[in-house]
Amino acid sequence: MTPRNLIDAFTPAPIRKRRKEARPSELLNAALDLFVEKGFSATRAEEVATRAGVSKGTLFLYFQSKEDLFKAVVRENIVNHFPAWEDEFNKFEGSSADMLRYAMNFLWERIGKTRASGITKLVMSEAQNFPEIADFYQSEVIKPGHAMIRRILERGVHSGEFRPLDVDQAVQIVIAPMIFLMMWKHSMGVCAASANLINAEAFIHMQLNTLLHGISAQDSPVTGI
Amino acid sequence: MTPRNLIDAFTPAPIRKRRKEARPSELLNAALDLFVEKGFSATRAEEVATRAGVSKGTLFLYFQSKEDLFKAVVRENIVNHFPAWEDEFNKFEGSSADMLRYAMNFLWERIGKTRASGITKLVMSEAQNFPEIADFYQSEVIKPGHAMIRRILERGVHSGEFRPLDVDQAVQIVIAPMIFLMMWKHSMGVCAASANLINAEAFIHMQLNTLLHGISAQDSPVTGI
Amino acid sequence: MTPRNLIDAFTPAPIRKRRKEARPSELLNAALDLFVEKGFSATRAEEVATRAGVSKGTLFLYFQSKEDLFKAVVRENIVNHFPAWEDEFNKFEGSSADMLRYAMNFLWERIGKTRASGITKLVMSEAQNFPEIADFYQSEVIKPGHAMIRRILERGVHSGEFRPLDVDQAVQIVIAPMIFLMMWKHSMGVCAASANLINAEAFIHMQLNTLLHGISAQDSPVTGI
Amino acid sequence: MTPRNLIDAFTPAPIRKRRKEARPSELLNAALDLFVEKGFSATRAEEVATRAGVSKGTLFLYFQSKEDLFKAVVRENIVNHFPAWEDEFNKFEGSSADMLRYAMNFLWERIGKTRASGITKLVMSEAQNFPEIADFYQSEVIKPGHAMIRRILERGVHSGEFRPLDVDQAVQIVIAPMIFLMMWKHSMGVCAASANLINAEAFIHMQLNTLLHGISAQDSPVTGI
DNA sequence: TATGAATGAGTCTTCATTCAT
DNA sequence: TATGAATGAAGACTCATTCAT
Repeated sequence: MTPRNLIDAFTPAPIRKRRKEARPSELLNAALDLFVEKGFSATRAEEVATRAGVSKGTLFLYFQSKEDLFKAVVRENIVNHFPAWEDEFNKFEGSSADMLRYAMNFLWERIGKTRASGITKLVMSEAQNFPEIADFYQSEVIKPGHAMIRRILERGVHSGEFRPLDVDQAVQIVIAPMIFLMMWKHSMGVCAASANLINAEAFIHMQLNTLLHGISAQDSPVTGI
Repeated sequence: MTPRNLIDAFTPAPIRKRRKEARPSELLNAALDLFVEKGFSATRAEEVATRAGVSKGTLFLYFQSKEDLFKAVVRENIVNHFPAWEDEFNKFEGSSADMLRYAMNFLWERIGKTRASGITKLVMSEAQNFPEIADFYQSEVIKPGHAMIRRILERGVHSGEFRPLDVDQAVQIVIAPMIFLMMWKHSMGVCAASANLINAEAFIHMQLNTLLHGISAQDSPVTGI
Repeated sequence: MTPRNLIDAFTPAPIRKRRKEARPSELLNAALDLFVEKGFSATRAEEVATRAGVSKGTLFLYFQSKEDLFKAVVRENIVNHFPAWEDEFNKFEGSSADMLRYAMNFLWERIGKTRASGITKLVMSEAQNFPEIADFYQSEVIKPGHAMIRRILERGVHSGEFRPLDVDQAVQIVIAPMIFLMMWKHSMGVCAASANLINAEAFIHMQLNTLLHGISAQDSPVTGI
Repeated sequence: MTPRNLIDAFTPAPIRKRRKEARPSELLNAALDLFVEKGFSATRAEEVATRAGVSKGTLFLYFQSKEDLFKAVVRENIVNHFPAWEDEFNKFEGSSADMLRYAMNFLWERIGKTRASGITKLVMSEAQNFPEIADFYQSEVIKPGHAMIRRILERGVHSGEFRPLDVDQAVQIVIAPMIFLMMWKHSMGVCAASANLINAEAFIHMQLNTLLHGISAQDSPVTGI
């Protein structure tokens, strides 16, 4: 994968080979869509293959089983994005309040709004049937996510911008609505009756204001509630 | 099924008959457990029957299909509780802040902590495959729930206890964490790694404090954050 | 199975029940035929079911898997017959030479000539893929069979009818042709070109004569070779 | 395939070509091992290719199908050896009894003990599914084998060394144990429980002694039984 | 009403075979 | 000639659902 990519720019691999390398991600792509849309059980292996433009058999050339595919979907989508996100994140400069705003908007723009949010829905829906995946999600997503938010809050407390607070609890207050929104988007959010019930951006905005108002050291008159 | 519930309150069936009519509720009971635990697809009809102490055939005597059973499970559990809750609720007297506290604690005690919270997990997990159920949930649970919270908030704004605010948005802020906690409890919360990550009561407490601090008319120094 | 059988004579079970009890043996029966005829892999599960007059699904109601069916076929056919054979056997009175003749004819009549011989072919053909079955066959058939023949030979040596001999070796000489004939019957014996090549009875007869001539204490002029 | 063999003896191909033509024999080699070990169905084409050090595709370059490969394996292994054996055989000088001993030891040394014995196991196991192969084996192996033994016996009868006997029957008595041993070696013989049950050499020795004792014109005191 | 034996459509998975490179 | 990615027919096995008792 590594040497190939460098060479590719100049000497495109023979089509067959290129396909071979593209297959897994094409399949993971199709699988993500379908798993998120219908759940693990209700998604047929052949459907995934067809959507990826290959035959049933090809799927099993790249993944040992449907469960294997499921796990790969989760891992792939999580592992791929996280490091890049964190890098981008650490560059931020400004007040801790702004940083928190930035973080939450960022999470929503990069995860919530994109297909990646489907992973959260998927994992939470199937956690009981795939404890291994749930644990993986816990350690690879939840934990780093918490750490990220935690750092911001501690930064604010340190600088005197935020009043002293139970940081772990506060982290939950920040993360929970994000997870909620992702779940909602891929479940109730799809149904006609609930379609426009929640405006994610506004929801995040208000949640943030409420929180910042609550934790700011000076009772700054945060409006917008 | 709905008419039965209303009638039951007044005319208890003779013991023999009640036994027979108890059968569906034993099945619904077993089904709720299993659907929540493993999801719709992964739950086998026979398992439900066995847990309810009847044979596979009997299940299909009372429910036309597994989907039918699923729908009944959701309807039954939702329809059963809500009216009683609302009644109990309207009796409350006191400040609107206390009322909100009471409401949220009540929701967690009566739904979140109990098996009923499984319904929320179930509905959100399967919403895509059962839009009909999602719509039903929306109109029978989400909407009345929102209305309930909305009334409290409006009461507070009216009385001058709360500052003027976008009530619809604020309702979301109150409801979302409840839904989040219910989902979590039945998904990630089951996994070893995430088991003790979230303390529901503390989480609700802090969320409430933050919110009340944000919306209270006087900048009362709500502590505990 | 045991109490039922006794009762059956007087109160035939309802047809459904009776079928239920008949199923396994009907399936084992069909499976024996097909496994012997085509081997394990080449036999399709549905074929077995169809021949037994039931549907595919029913087969798996009684046997967990095709392998399980295979094992049951072997066990059933071996375990069923052996004790009866041995009982019948121990009644024999007469010279040891006659007893050996009797034994070999008996084995051929009761096993070789019947479908039971197919088991031997089956086990030897599939032994590598089912070591467990091979071991089972070894301990349940080969070993008791050897013991049976051994007793006859020892009886003859004891009585002075046979000259002293390496009994273990002699047992092989008696058993091997039986096994060979059973194998042959179900393999080469089926092919046109080999159909009449071997006359089992004559073969056994000659083998016996040769052996008895060789081991008899007096050089009795055994003819017929 | 057959003409090649004849030609090969005289005109060794140039080294390059030989390499290429060796490919099929490497495949046949690998296939023999695997077919003998696991049977026809349980052997995967890819496995054969891999063991032969080529790709799956290459296998089908040389053999139209898996069945084709199977047939070639049998033909090749049978056709290859027999003529050489017969040549070597006709050179023998000595008594007919010694010749028979020589023949049987020879068969065991050259076939029984070697991988070639696997062919017998293979053919007998799969005879029903490949009648064509069974017929082929019958005419190319069994028949010539019989003829070979027959000639020895007739020689002995002619010379007065053996008493007059039903030669066809006697041939069976000679051949059957050989076939039995080959089967056994590749089936039950592989299982732990049966591993050391049969000592082939001793078995052949005793069988021979018994037979020779039975057919010798003078009641020569053949010992060793 | 209750049972549980029977069904067969539906799904995952394998593997011989093809074919573009 | 050699490769190995791709195919899809075939087969084991599951499970919701039916129905005779």
